[in-house]
Formats: sequence, C-alpha cells, structure tokens
Amino acid sequence: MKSDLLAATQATAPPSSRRALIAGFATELFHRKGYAATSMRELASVSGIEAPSLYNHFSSKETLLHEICFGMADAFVSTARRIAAMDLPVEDRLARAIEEHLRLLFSDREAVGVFVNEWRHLSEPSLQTFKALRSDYEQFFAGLFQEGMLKGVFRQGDPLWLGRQLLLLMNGSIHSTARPDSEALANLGRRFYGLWMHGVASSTTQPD
Amino acid sequence: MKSDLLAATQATAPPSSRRALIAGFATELFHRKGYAATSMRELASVSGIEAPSLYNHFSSKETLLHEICFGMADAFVSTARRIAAMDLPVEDRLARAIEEHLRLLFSDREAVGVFVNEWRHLSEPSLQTFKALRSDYEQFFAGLFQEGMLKGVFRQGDPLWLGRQLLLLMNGSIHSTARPDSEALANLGRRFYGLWMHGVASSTTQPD
DNA sequence: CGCGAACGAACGATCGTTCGTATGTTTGGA
DNA sequence: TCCAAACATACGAACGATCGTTCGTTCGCG
Repeated sequence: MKSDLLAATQATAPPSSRRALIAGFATELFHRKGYAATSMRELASVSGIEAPSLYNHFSSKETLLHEICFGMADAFVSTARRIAAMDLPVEDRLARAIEEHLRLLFSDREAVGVFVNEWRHLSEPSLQTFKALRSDYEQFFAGLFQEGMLKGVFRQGDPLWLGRQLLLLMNGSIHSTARPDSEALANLGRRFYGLWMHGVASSTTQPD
Repeated sequence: MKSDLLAATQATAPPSSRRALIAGFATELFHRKGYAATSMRELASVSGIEAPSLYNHFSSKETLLHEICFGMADAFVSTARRIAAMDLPVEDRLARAIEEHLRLLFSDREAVGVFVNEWRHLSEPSLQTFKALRSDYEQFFAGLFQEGMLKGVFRQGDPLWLGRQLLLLMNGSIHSTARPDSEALANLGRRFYGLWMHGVASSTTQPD
C-alpha cells in the first residue's frame, strides 16, 4: 500500500516525499477548516496513516503551521528583495511587484490562505519573527509609494497605508477570482495596476 | 457581585443585560482568538460566571456566533437598501455607501472581525442564509458600478469584481487604521473614495 | 410560592501527544 | 554473498487535558 501511494504521487511531482505530501494535506485542511478546527487525526486520515505516525515526520501540529507560514513569508520577502534591486522606474517596479505578488499568490492559494489567516495561531517566539517578516514586506511596498511620491509620479498620501491596502486587495482576490493561467495572470496584474494607478473614474472625470 | 457588575455597565450602555454583556465578551474572544480556539469555559470566566450558566442565556456556542454574524449582516444589508433608494447621482451614492460601510465597520470592529473571518464556522442551514445575505450586499456595490459604467462616469470593467475588491479593501482597513472619530471617519471615507475613483497616479500622468 | 439564574458534578467525545512495539529496508563488516 | 545491526516508518493502546453540554440542585428576588 505504501509503495503504491508513493509511486502514484511521485509520478506527478518528483520530490513528493511522504513528508511533503502530509504538508500539502495540512495546508489544504488548515485553509479550508482553520488551524484550530483541524485535528491531527483528521490530517492523518486524509494522509492515509494513523495519527501517531504523523510524529515521525513533524514534531508537533504547530511545526506544520510554522513550515507553511514561513515558507510563504520567505518567498514573498525574497521576491521583494529581488525587485527592489532592479534598475527600473518606480512605477514599473510597482507593476512588477504586483505581478510577482499575484504569481506567488496563485502558485499555491491554499498556502497563501493559511499564511494570511492562520499565522496568529503561531506561538512565541515564532510569532514575533513572522510579524517582522510581514512588516518587511509591507515596508517594501510602502517604500515604492514613498519613492514615487518624491519623484512626482504618485499623488501625495500615506505610503504605509497605501502599501497595506494594496496588499489587502491582492490577497483578498484569491477568494473571488478563478485560477488564472499565466496569460490571465498577467492580465490580472495589469488590471490591479491600472485600478491602483488611475481608479475607476472615466478619464473625462477630473479629480477634485 | 452580580448587581455591581450590572450597575457599572448599565451606566454606559442602557440595555446591557447580562445576556448582551456575554455576547460582547464572546465577540471580543471570537475576534481575538478565533471561534474554534475559544472555549465556553474561557468565555464564562471572562463573563464572571461558570460555563454551565452560559446556557441559561444561549442555547449553544454556535448560537453566539450566529447572533454576531447575522447582526452585522443585517446591519450592512439594511444600510445598502436605504442608500439604494436615495435619489442621488451614482457616484454620490457610491461615496455614501463607502461612508456608511466605514461607519458600521468602526462602530464595532470586533463584531466586524467575526463577521468577516469566522462566519465559515456556521453550520447549515445558517451558512447558506449567511452567504445569501453577503451576496446581496456585494450585488449592491456591483450594481452601483454597473450603473456608473452605463452612465459613463466609471471606466468599463467587471462590476462584481470591483465591488468585491472595494469591500475587501475597506474591511481590511480595520487592522491597519486607528479608531477614528466621526471627523476622521469622514476623511477616511473621502480617502477611499478618492483612491478608488482616481487611483494613486499624479494628475499629470495619463492612463494608458 | 414560583421562577430566572447561578452552581458543582459529571457525561461522553475528542484533543495533541507519548510509548512500546512490529515491520521492512538499508547498510556495513566478515 | 550473507547475516546482523541500525534505521525509518508504521501501528494500537493509552495518557492527561480539555472540549461542549446536561443534569439536578440551590439560591435569591418578586
């Protein structure tokens, strides 16, 4: 039974060890039912093993949450660093940041859902570390807006507020948008960029 | 002990029966820790009574969640109906809808947090009903955008998508904005309206 | 006297986790 | 090449804790 399962899944995704499979199931459950409402016995059942066997792969329930949350956080932060180092006009860097954020978002929606909604169930000191990473990422967007304001390409405003609102907007779009292919993803990025830059008013309407 | 507690709170909010007090504590706990991670014993402790006594006021844990979620949902929907009936240009109705949504949002941030994040722990058939109310409210915003597009005051786009995104944006602002007084609330409303209408680009920048 | 509201005790269920053990595979020395 | 030691992984049983909830009772107020 065990070898069958491994063979079947390794065919689709090469590195899928049992451990990685369990992490995937945990992601799905944490996303759909919430961390607190997901039991280790249910996770075990979905994974095709018994609950105690989970502890051969993960030392606790929270370890699973930790791995999911920090996996996404690291991906976001490292992407931000890559874009910040690019030699592009600030509005193009914003467009890239939006595009890359959306790409990560839709590359694993369930993990993002956990990352966005379940991180508060982390305990100290992981919680502190997580919040710091999150703040770094927000500051990256805030920095783009601040730079854009200094250069006169963005209207004046509160950069941190704008950064957080933009992130909220994009993160929330997981719930209300079907899974896009790479072309649809680029369209979605342009849509967000256009909305954020110019709003919904028709171009004949003038700002107050 | 009981009469002291009642007297102290009735001074600030007239109808505060024991029942309403408990509902308030439940709202705070569900918001801060999540529904599944909040135990009836903890709620009882915060309320100053023992767990079994809670069942003299609420027939189950889910009844508490139901009351919080549907209380907010009804408030949102009835506000939407009121605004929809107003004889105003569509962009002014949008501004009013934003303003009223923000007012409700900040009138009880904790209840809104539960409304936004914990509704999925409702069980059928309440879950169906709740989703329907939510959809009604989204449709109200979508309708505003659609009408605005027909009249040429809004750029062409997907009205339902825009409605959902605007709601996401405003709901998320609970986390990242300090409690505003009524003047700050009006300012915040204008800020959202301006951002949504005209975006962040400076007015010298032209849309593509 | 009756009734709403509190209580302690306790129910069965389920929680995350530990333990001892069995099994199968891998590995290293003779 | 073969055997044994070591290892990874699975299991059933069970731990103490806590869960939502029920029950019978008591207490105090109208």
